Amino acid sequence: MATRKDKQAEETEVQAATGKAALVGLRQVATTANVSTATVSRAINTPHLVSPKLRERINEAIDRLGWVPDGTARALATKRSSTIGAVFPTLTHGDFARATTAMQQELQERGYTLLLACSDYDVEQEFQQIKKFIERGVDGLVLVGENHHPELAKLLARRNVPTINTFVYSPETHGSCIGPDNRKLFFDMTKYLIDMGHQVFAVVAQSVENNDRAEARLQGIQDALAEEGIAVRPQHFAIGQWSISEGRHLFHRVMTTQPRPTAVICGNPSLAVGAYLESLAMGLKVPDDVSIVGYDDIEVMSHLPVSLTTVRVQSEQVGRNAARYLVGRLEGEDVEIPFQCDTEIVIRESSGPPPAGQSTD
Amino acid sequence: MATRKDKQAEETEVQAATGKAALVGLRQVATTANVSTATVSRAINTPHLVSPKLRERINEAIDRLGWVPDGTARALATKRSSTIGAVFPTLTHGDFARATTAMQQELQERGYTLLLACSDYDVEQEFQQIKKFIERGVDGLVLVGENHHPELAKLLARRNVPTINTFVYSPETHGSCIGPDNRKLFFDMTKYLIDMGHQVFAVVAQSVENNDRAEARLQGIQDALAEEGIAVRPQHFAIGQWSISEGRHLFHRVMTTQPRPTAVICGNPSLAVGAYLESLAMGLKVPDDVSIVGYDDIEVMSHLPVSLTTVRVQSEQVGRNAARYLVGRLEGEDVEIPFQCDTEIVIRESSGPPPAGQSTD
DNA sequence: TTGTAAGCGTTATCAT
DNA sequence: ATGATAACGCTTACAA
Repeated sequence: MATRKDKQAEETEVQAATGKAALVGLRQVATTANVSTATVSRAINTPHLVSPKLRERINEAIDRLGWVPDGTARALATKRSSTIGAVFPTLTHGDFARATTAMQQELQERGYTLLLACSDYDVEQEFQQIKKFIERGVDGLVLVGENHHPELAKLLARRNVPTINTFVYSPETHGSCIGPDNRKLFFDMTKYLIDMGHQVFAVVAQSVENNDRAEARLQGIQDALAEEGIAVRPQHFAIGQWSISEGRHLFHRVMTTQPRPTAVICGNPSLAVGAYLESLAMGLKVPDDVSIVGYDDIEVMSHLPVSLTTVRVQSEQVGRNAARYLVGRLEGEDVEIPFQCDTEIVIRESSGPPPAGQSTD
Repeated sequence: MATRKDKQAEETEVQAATGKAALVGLRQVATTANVSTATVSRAINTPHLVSPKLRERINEAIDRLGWVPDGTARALATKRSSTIGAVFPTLTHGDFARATTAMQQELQERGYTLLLACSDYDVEQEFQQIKKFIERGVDGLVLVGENHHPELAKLLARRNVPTINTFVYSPETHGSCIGPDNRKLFFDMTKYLIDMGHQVFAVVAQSVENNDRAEARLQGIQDALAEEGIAVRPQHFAIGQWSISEGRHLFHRVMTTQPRPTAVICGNPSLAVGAYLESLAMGLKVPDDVSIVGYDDIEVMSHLPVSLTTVRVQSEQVGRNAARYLVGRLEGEDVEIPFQCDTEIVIRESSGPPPAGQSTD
């Protein structure tokens, strides 16, 4: 007791001397409540180990002093930061934004905080951001896709940071992933179009550079077509940016070639909307002249004059379960993984049989 | 020197005993490079204070051991976390997503990391999230709007956390804000419609609950109208959610009242797109039968069959400058504040003079 | 149930 | 230019 009082007196003197109001810390709370620092720590971390009497006194002191515990000190002492880092390619695409929101919410409910960075589809940048996150002491990592920096695996292993790859599902190649089976999704979509009689397909998609999801989707299309002995002709294969204007541009391009495609498969929602809007501008009838299908069900798709057939991916589910998995692992629960998220091909008005006379070749 | 070697030996023994490979720390690097911990610290933080010779040796050791500095320890020692917290209402609205992306990028360039949370337009939740961030030791805070928890100011003052309110500009009431002048924006937009002869206005907007930006925009409309002695009739005032389907719904409602509005002002891009799409469904001609204007220039607006007049806000600028301001303050530079971001009324095809015979009353 | 005191991995103040 | 060492604010054996 004497020691504690002396310490406090000393501190007060120092404050007076420096004129600098030392921020209240756990120590101040302890002195005020007349207990040891250990007891205060217990009172907030394991309350059941502290007598109600003291707990009361301590809480009073905390309120009075307005103490906010120092997370960095706690992290240093416990070697746990209760922090999860996520590196996404961008936030301006609806699926990632939705996943991030859901993830953050789930993390928060479990007492974790989200660190966020955007790699802009750049592996090198992603690696730097991950390194930074590890420096910051994140307890886990959420990434997108499976193509990362060659050094990454080593780094993660050395620091033993649990990681989950999102928006992919390929259990045969990797362990912890969660998302749709991109290849299968587009395989099925293509199959659906084939079954309606389409033979001449065009693909309007974004660059697959550093984007294994987009690549897998392309593969799905090709695989389905290959089963029928068809292939996308070079002039029907249009790769560009992620934007509506690009969608218009590329759609226009593929639709002014010979033979004219009867089905246009778009790799993302902006391209699909762009394609449809261009069809309007070109005076084409959808789906009578041409079928258009997309990826990711953004709201506008179902409200256009001709609603768009597309693939719906439960991005919220991806984000939420990524968080759940990581936190679960950290807390010692065992969570099922890999996890394939719900997907659905939403058939709307923009897809139908090919124009008569072109359904066979 | 003897001391150092002893310590290392001791540690090695412990490792062998526990079988637990202690993670390499600055101390290991020091021993390996045969220098003191202080020198290692200097070598990475203030390299110019260390002789090239030692610097070299130290870097070698770092590489060999694959040392990653511990940010939490550093934060504890320096009382700076190089971390900024941002609490946004949501990420699924384009403007916030864009701002977040730009902010994160700017922070990263300055060596800071972003903590992110979404309050879902809930003041209480926002407050809890901010508290959490302060516990985590953020050096600064980015918030949206000016309406926060009553306790917030006190908390921020006590912990002395620099904060900036974004997406608002009202220097007369508060200090650090950055964004558009929401009231003026809609004042001007309304003025523009008035000048074309419109007299019967409808408003389709989202709820203003916990959203001072939306409220200010509404105020702008009313102020402009008041100057002409007009007011929005109750049946022309439609408040709802943020979605395209809601926009359709509300547009339909206001357009089936008497007198029929000649101009519909929408409070956000989804509502505007919904309104336009519903006008198509209703067989209304835009802008001949009715003018539609919106807020925030999302890409689809310029590509619809009738392109939409709207307000463009440089959200990236908001995010980027919020980061700049905070970091600047922390680094002792002085940054101009408040900052009004660039805005522009983008006049497209969806707005024009009112139908003949209705331009005067 | 409560207290004592030794860390946690850095930085920063002194000396040298 | 470099080294010894005391913080930083908390947690957690170990004691009592």
